Amino acid sequence: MPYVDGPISGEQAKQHALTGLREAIARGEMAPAQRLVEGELAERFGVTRGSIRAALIDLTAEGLVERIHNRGARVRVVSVEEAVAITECRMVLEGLCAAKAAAQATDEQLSELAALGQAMVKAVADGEPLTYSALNHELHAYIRDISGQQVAVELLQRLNAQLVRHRFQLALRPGRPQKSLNEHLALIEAIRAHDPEAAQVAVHAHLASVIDALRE
Amino acid sequence: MPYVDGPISGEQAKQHALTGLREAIARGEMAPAQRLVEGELAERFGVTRGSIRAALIDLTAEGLVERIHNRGARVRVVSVEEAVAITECRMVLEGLCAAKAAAQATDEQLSELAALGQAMVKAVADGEPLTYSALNHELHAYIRDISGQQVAVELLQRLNAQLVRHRFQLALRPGRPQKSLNEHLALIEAIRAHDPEAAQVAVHAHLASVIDALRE
DNA sequence: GGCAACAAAAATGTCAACAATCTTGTTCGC
DNA sequence: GCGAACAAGATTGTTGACATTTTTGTTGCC
Repeated sequence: MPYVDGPISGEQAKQHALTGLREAIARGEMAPAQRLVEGELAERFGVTRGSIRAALIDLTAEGLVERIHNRGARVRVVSVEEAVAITECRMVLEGLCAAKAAAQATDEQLSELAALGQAMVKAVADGEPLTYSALNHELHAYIRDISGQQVAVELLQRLNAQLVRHRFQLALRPGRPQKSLNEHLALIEAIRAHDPEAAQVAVHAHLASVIDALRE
Repeated sequence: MPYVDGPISGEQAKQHALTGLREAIARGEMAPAQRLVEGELAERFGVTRGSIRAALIDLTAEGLVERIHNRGARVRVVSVEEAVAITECRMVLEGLCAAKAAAQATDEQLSELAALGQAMVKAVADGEPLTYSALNHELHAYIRDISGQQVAVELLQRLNAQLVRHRFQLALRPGRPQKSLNEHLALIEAIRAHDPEAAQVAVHAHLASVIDALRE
């Protein structure tokens, strides 16, 4: 009996295609505005065209993909102007999460935060911007986690997914990690001091600086 | 030639079903947790089952509907706890919009705001909570409009759609319109004074009061 | 050579039948 | 009478073929 299975399908297949596509877009494999042909993607992921189509519809709702009637799907390009608007929203939503995190973080979570902060210091000292960027992302995610504000967390995940390209571009800018590091350390300190007000201010300051950097 | 057209279909049909369903949910025609049977809805709206299915998928992404595999779609029920979390997010996002609106509103827009405020005063004086609720909604939408913050506006529309049931319940509570009115007038004044800080504070105060009311 | 009309190919959109799954009602054994 | 197994009906999920539309390539005319 030959092991030539046809394309898998069903819910599992759609999920596979969805995560695969999302990651491919995130790591920049798909150039912006590149056409996403259903047939090609179906073959590449070994699923049916229907699964790919369903995944593309989901990604459209997430704002990562743009679909035009009878003209297929493309990777959506996020202009600098829009990236700024998105970051403004992140500013207030992450401010909310940081304030909540500061109010209710446990001692265990606080020491985890401190550890993250030290790892970031080390990454900058070692001159490893990619490691730093990953830790950066992890820190923000952890703070969201602590906040327990499920609604804000979901909104932020959507918004962040749309910024992958800009985030990447920003991380490699010389001098940027050092500035960002100080802002993050201030944020960590505010949370460790259980000071919601200061945490919110720190987030605002940090993301205001990100907005400046976005605009070059 | 008989005028018995079958169910219409295509993009137009899906849009028709989508808006129809959204409005039906908004006006509470569909009880919470009620099953949404694809076949019934298809007949009701005169479209094919495929169009209904597509619309339900979209509404799921919008958070208005819940779909379980092989078990169909239901109107999603938003718990009080979740309504509070949603309102917290509204607080910061509408605060952002109000601040922007205060910074950049034109004279024409300011007088439109004043007119809205006076209409609200009249609605409360006349004891018409439904009119007031509609004006309330209109005011918030107009401020979002002035802000020009497209990203925040879209997020807020999503969030607001999920609150229809709670909003309705809140509007009919005795004494609530009077309190709400004062908060709105303060917000309008702050924007008219081109004071972003005060506008943001007014929004926060207003929605904090909404959260208190939600919790009863 | 350039352009418009046309033809071929590719890609997306749509549908109707079929398959899989869940729900409900009934029967049988205890 | 009660519960479990079973069968019938209802509902959703999936597929593959087909229709529509866009795109590409070609031809013929000026």
